[in-house]
Amino acid sequence: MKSNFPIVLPKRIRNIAELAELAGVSPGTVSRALSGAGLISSKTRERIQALAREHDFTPNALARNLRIQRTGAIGVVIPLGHETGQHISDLFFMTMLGHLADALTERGYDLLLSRVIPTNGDWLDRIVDSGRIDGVIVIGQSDQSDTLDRVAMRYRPLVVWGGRSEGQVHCSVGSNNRLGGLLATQHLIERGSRRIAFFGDPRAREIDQRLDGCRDAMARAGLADALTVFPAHEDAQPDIARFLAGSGEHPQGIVAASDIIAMSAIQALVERAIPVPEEVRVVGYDDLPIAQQTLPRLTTIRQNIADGAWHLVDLLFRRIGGEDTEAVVMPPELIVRAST
Amino acid sequence: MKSNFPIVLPKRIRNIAELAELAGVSPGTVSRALSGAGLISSKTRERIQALAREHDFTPNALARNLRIQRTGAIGVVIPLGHETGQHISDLFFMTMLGHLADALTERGYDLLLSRVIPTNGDWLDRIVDSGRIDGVIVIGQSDQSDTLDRVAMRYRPLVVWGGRSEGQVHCSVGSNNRLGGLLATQHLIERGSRRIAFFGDPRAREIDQRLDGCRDAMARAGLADALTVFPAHEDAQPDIARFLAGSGEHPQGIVAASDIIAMSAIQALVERAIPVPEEVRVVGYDDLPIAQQTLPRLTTIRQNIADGAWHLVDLLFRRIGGEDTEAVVMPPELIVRAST
DNA sequence: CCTATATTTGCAATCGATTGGCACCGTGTG
DNA sequence: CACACGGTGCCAATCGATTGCAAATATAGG
Repeated sequence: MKSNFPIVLPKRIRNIAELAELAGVSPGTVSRALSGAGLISSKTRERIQALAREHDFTPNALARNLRIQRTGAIGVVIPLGHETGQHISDLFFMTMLGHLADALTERGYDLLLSRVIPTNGDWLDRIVDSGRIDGVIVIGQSDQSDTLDRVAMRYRPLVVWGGRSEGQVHCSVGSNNRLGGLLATQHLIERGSRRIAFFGDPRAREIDQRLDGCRDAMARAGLADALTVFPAHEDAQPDIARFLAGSGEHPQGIVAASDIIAMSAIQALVERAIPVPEEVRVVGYDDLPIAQQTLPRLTTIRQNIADGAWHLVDLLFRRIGGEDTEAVVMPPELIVRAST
Repeated sequence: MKSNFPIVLPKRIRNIAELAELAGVSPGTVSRALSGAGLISSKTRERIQALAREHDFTPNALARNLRIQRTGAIGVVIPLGHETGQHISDLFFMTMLGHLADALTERGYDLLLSRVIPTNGDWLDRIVDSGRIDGVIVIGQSDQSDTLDRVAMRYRPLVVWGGRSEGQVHCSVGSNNRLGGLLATQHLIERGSRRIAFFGDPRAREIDQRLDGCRDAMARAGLADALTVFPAHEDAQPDIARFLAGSGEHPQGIVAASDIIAMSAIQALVERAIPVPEEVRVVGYDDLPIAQQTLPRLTTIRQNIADGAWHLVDLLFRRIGGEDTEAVVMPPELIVRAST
């Protein structure tokens, strides 16, 4: 047992006023001492800073933000779109989220995450008007381009990961999905595939653009009639298997709208004893880290996620600063591995 | 060109006082009308709510929180631990994050995400003392158990995903890692493997516990000497390949500390023309969604991530409510698929 | 019609930090 | 000794919403 005379703990300092009393100065002085800037002698500043450290006191961020009219937080929103039930699929979004977290942390901002299922049209308004954030990054347009455009007209610090289309109001960052679809398809054609299937749900704008590129490539090669579209989802692996079992003559090449869909397709094929890439060539999209861990390693269209995140954050802060910004369209890149 | 007499837009309402003026009542009344509860006639309440809707006015959350002394946000922290450079790997954490986002949203709380590289010991203190959050969930103990324990002693609303060990101060939720390691290893032994390798970095406590279980199983089967440990990381696929190339006689079974590591191992084996599961059996850990998309489909130890997230949130709110809570240890489950 | 009670609403203090303007201090100069 | 001046530090208003208490109004009862 220790002494009965308890050690007098430094009483926990709850606010700037208490620290001021302790230091024998006024709250205003403490504020100036802690926030660094200006009008105060370095002697008092250091004394007060030492005191603050000793009592490990941090000024209340809420109060500061209220006064300052700046929250120091950025909202990151993942709209779940049409696929209400399952939300396992968004591996790409999650990877993006990681990079965004890093980029924002680096700038001293917090990241407020929301996943929303856009049922009524005001999901984004609610977030934007919550007063908790200084700006918003939306990952993925899903089928919500109209909402995004509407809010973008009145709320400037908003940027969106996704495709750009003509007449678009909101500022987007994304890769050239048409070109990506084109590259993937051309690659398959070069390798000798003629009957080609596109696996992906074109209700999402980005996917639709990839499909456009795919169609374009087929048309250029005079194969317009040899394209099938199957609206595969990321977690609908059984559907994919069923589709491949159903179609009498299986396709010779598959353009998947994501690496995950590509994995499902390869699996369904190999389990039916159809070898990849010998009989069917498969190309994915995204180049997630796992694309290198599959068997066979996945040929895919790389979207540079780290660069994308950097651009999103950069544009957002430019907009917060009042600048007007143009959409960024990044070039996708064909990464050839073993699945084609 | 439209009329030169501009439509008089409803002037944007910035705060409760302006709305009060518009409605001809006092700010206090507006506050009561909007916050729902109590002392106000339903007539005025509805009138004011309609007015608020019309001007789409949302009361400032910051001010509310300052007054209320409650932020309505929960911090979720992912400590990146020893692996400073790469932070792509944490697919498990990301999946957990998704479930947490859902669970917190459901309770009307926001999620403030931080990824931190714990260099000095005060990373968690800074988050806890920021005054921006009502509680903290840490995903993964990494090698930071001491810090977690220290902070847990003074800050109650803190829960951690990870393993429990004796003498632990912080409240944790996790699966029984020892048992998981044991199940995986016993399964391999039953299938006939004798030389077994454990792939995973035991510096993280949870991994170490899995290794313990693995050792236990080997000892029970009288195979204590037949175990090799290789500190594989999730993104160190080349290392894994090199290890498998290096060891003269390859192992007959591999216990991987995560599904991703298992995928890398399978890939390295198959590319060296060693068939899985015929020559080497591989069992993963986590049962991430992609464990079903691999070739062969992955036998693995399932951690029920959704349940885990639910427990984390549940315990956190019980602690916020002042309750004292015990750690939760969930039973892992062996899922047998095609890789063994 | 007047009092007693119940219901609504207004007033003003409060949460905690920031900041412009003013008072005060010590020093150097005429 | 008086005055000006640059540098410190204090005072009080402010950000926007909440809430206990008191005042005002409506309703009921005698």
